[in-house]
Amino acid sequence: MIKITLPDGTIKEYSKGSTPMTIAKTISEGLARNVISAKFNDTTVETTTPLQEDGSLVLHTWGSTEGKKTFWHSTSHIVAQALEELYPGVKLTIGPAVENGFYYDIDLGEQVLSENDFPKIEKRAIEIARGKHDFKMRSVSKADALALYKSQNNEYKVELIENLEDGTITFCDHDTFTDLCRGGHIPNTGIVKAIKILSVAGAYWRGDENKKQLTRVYGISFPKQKELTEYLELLEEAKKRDHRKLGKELELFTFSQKVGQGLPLWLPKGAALRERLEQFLKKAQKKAGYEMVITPHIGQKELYVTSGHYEKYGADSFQPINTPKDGEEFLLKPMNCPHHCEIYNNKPYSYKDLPKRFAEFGTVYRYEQSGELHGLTRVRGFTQDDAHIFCTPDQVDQEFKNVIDLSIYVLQSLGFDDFKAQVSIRDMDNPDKYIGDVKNWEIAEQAIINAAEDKGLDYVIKKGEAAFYGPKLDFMVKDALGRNWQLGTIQVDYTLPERFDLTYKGADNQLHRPIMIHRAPFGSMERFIALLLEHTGGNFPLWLIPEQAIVLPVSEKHEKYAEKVLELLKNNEIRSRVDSRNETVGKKIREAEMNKIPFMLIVGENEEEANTISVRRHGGEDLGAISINDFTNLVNTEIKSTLKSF
RNA sequence: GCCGACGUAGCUCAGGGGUAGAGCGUUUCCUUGGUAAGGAAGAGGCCACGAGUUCGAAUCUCGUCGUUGGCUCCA
Repeated sequence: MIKITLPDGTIKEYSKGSTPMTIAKTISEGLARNVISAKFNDTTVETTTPLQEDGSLVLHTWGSTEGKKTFWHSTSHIVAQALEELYPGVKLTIGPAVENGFYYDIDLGEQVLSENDFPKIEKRAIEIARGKHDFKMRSVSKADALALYKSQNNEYKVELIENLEDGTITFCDHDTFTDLCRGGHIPNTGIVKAIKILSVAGAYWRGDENKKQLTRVYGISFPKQKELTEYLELLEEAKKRDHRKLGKELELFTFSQKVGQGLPLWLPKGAALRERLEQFLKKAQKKAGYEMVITPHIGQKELYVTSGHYEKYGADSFQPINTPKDGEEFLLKPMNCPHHCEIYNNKPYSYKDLPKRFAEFGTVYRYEQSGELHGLTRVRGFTQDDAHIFCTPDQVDQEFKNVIDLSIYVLQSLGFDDFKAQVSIRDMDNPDKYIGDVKNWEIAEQAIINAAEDKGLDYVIKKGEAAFYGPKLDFMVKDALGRNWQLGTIQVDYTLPERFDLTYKGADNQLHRPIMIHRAPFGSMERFIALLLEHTGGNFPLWLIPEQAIVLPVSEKHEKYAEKVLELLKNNEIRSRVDSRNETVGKKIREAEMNKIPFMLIVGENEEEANTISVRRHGGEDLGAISINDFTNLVNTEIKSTLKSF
């Protein structure tokens, strides 16, 4: 007998060789029907794996993340079988589950896969699923495994197997299909009722752009057809919140081929919104002791050679600007920090002067790869809400924590409650990627982790994601389609002060190196506004939205009164205009609704007589006829309640 | 940069070897309207750009540019 500990803490005895499935049956028939994967002593096992020893068992159904992952990974086997049948001679590689679905990477040889091929792949895959084939794991010796894939000329699987220990190699079979796989499958293919191929893309083998590009087939699957339909509807809804679509509809920004790829043009409404965001942060930063500075858009190439940016990114950047005078070279600035270092160098500092906090909305230019450009989230010219804090070693902790507070204040003021923090540290296996003293890296990494802990941030540590000059703490937010983007960032840097020979005089009358903290709570104005658009669906907070109210005269007869109302609104700094077009009120309301204007102020005979306005909120709520004074108070109260000061 | 898809009026899109269509928007006129589309008429396109095939190309082929889903990259 073996003792099995269940998640609720109960320990039950089962005969040796019981499987998760048979154990599930003893708990309840319903559970047995729904269990699709299992973890034994924290290792993923099949539901049919005989358990030989005491241990803890967790059973997963579709309702759990683990269950979904197993379900999707299993579907990748089914899709791989379909691909293998439909495209003879393809070489299989890997097929993991991802956050929403799964993918399978295959080498198609000369063959090309496009969207037109999806239906036939889906059709064959679902046929296979309906065959209710059991997923069966079996152990294979390293020699046999290698022999199989060598006979198929599958160099990918051979490479994978060569990195595995003999005795740990398993294959998974279902129907006529066999695949090298470490396991974790649903009991049989029949549980998969709906399969959708979502997209096809190139993906480098092992994520290395120097290796061969494979064809990656993305898909998703569900235990019920209805769930697939709902998922696809969700995707459609998400597309409506795409910032590129909303930015166009709300006339916030545009791009022009004549200006250039990835160079956003801010339209009046977008520029006004951005200006307001900047004012909001400037106010908070003033309280937090920052001083604004202004630096030019270009700098001598030498400046970036000194900072190390040129060596690291020079070849892939906008190339140097030459001047009529020989030998002079300037770079469009890709970073503000070197300029700020020189501002620091303008005069000597005592330890009593520190920290110095220099802030600037600095526009930088980076030659991002063309395939990377994406709306406003990845552009070639953008404005950072940048600042550099120069402080003594014993001020770093406090300064870092203060910046975390400011970043959280910014995110929460704009309704981002679901951000994640990411601590990016070095990849020790790749020391060439970084500059600076190892000891300082250790201090800086630890300081960031301590600060994240101290502030109770929900954070993950990512190895190899650090900047080349130092570790960082980033605030990550998801877009409408679930893609992660870095917004705010805080970085500790011991290197640039060294390179720019920054000093301050300590209490000991000796010169010391300050430590630099790079930080940007928004990150880039462009990306931040893009994410804000997707989060709010264009319904920005009242204090930020370009147009707060629109006055809608019922007919031309009431235009004069409408103008009078508008003037009063403007006197009260409420951003508004009159829709005096020769249209019906219904039409004007419809358009104001579509333009997401928070308040529609209808004025006609009744209002003119009583000196009021009839207020309709975006969405349809009728606030009735009130005085302009009451309306102004309403707007101001609402703004005060949503916009707390730092 | 790489792989796949796409590019038709200001916007959203249909069409497709014989010289261009709808809805919305815009303009003019009629209408003077009460909480999500009042009516009529008109203007508006070198069908991204460049080559090629063809009697003829917006349509087919190739290339370029741009957009897009991924990969790689992200100071």
